[in-house]
Amino acid sequence: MNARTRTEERVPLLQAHPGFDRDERGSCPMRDVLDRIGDSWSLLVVINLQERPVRFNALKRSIEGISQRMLTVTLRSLERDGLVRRTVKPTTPPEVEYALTEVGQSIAVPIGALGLWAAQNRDLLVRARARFDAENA
Amino acid sequence: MNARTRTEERVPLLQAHPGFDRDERGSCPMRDVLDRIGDSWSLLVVINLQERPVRFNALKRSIEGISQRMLTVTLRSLERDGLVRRTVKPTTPPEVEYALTEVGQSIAVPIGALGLWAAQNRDLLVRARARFDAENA
DNA sequence: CAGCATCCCATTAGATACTG
DNA sequence: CAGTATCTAATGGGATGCTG
Repeated sequence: MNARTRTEERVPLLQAHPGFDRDERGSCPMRDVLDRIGDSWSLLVVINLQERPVRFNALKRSIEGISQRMLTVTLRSLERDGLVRRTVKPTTPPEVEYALTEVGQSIAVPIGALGLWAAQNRDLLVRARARFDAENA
Repeated sequence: MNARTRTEERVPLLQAHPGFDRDERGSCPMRDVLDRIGDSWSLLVVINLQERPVRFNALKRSIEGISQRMLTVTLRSLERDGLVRRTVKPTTPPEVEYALTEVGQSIAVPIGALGLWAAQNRDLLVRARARFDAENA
């Protein structure tokens, strides 16, 4: 989301890995996709939508620490990329529901795998970090 | 990497998902790990180290667009978390090799899955984005 | 409820110059 | 080669106030 600026004039790429090579159009898919979902909140939003559609404020509550602004921005970005669908029921007060699209569901799989890894290995990282900081005192 | 500030005083969490819940220590593993490897460059660095150890400048060349500074910072952060090991051969000129640790290799798996998804679905995102922009003209 | 608009400061990261 | 140090432009993102 942030790297748009860079990306436009930098021709980013990543080489020598099957699937990560510079492609026909001359840019790296990984870099390209990372620019979209590689920010602080996108992954968490996707995970929170994985099981069922969620309304705006419910989503905001389940992702503690996210501001209204960032949730709006993130959702808009995901919608733009076709990962999330926004549905408005014209009631009063309005009821807006966000759901993963088909594509959104499919990216939720690898993201979920990463999340699982996070849950299982966090302690390792915490300890490694503590040791590193101790050694470099 | 950036969200350290937030994390310290925000008690971030994510609820109602197996593996992503607030844990015993009261914070969300996903958020926690994302703060470490969720930046623009970490994932790309990990992928580039997946197959073999790589030296500093070689790494810099394979990740087009990364600045020397950001490569240094990213590598230091990964090393701190125990995902990357730095080996210096005291020759002249110095020869510094970066390699994934055991833990680094293990995170490379889900990251690779995400990368593969990126490679396979980028076109979809590009088209979705174009359509969205067209509709909101 | 579900946003949008604005202000504004902290952080990020590129550019540049220097070193063992 | 493999960095470090410094400066600065740009960005991200919180806070706040307003709306249909």
